[in-house]
Amino acid sequence: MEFSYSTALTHSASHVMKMHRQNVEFLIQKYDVYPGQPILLMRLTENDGMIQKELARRIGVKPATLTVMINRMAKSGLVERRADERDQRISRVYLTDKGRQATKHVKEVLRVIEENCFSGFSDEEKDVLRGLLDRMHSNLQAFYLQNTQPTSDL
Amino acid sequence: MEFSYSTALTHSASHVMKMHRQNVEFLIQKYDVYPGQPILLMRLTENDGMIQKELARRIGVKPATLTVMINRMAKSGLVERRADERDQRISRVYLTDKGRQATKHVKEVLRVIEENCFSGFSDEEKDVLRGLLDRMHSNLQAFYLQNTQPTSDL
DNA sequence: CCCAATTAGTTAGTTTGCTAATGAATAATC
DNA sequence: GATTATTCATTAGCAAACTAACTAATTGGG
Repeated sequence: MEFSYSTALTHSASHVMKMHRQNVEFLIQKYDVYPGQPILLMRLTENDGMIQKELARRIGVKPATLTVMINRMAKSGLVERRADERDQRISRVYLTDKGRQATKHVKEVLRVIEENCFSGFSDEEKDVLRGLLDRMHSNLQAFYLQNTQPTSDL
Repeated sequence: MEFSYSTALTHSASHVMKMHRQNVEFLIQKYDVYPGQPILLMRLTENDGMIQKELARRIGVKPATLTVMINRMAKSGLVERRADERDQRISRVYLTDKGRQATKHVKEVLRVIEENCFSGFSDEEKDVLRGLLDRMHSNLQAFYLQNTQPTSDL
């Protein structure tokens, strides 16, 4: 009963998500959108004008990473930065018209990929999958905290 | 019935895998192993002395990417390159003693994370998950081929 | 009120992924 | 057998993620 990474479920899952990423990448490139940007565009559509720190938190990325992403997207005209009136440390990020256009396309791409990914899946199967994923996430998060935050010993 | 990425299953799955990566990263750093290297180490353990092209294919990475990874791992002493005798274009990659040591630790880390990730899962649930993941992968691969390889129109 | 602490964002340097272009060695063809 | 084509690997340049160290602005305490 030796552990072999080749047969590990997380390995299969990585593989699936890599394939997913490749699909996204291939289908968005024609809209001048890069692989890391779709999620950011989606968040901005839901909530335009967020401050960078909050935006970074929501897309699950460090502020330093976001700075660089925003620089690139500002250069290519998808978003723009505007300083906050009352607090000059803060800069808020807004979609441009071009950004809103691109977002529509990207959203459609994501929808189509999702549809194809789960083609042949029943609603019950999707519910089961969601449940399993949630449990995996809880388990992994608990394990992470347990490792990083030393036990506040009894 | 609008599509929203926040509620998409693939979004949840990305999230789970990101958490998984964070766990791996945190637990291997003490062995001087970087995030991309575990899978490479595992493959080399199974099959030492592969040529770079084949190794790249197996870990799902482009040859150019592998070149850079091997450079770093050779520098840190985990692997070594040896030229093939009969074909001077080819270079084969071997684990060093240090590499074998590191691999043992990494394998244990991956095993423990896997164990924790699926703690509370029954064997049936794991089987179900594997089945769902396989179907997702087939679907995504088919969709990718369909998009990239233009239909050899009837 | 002024200096210290906190907070937001940026910059620099690293790893990992990619593509495209190049170099070197082998295989195939005329 | 010399030239062409193919194959393996590398290099260069870009995107995306990180950490650590920094700057600049605001807030708080003495």
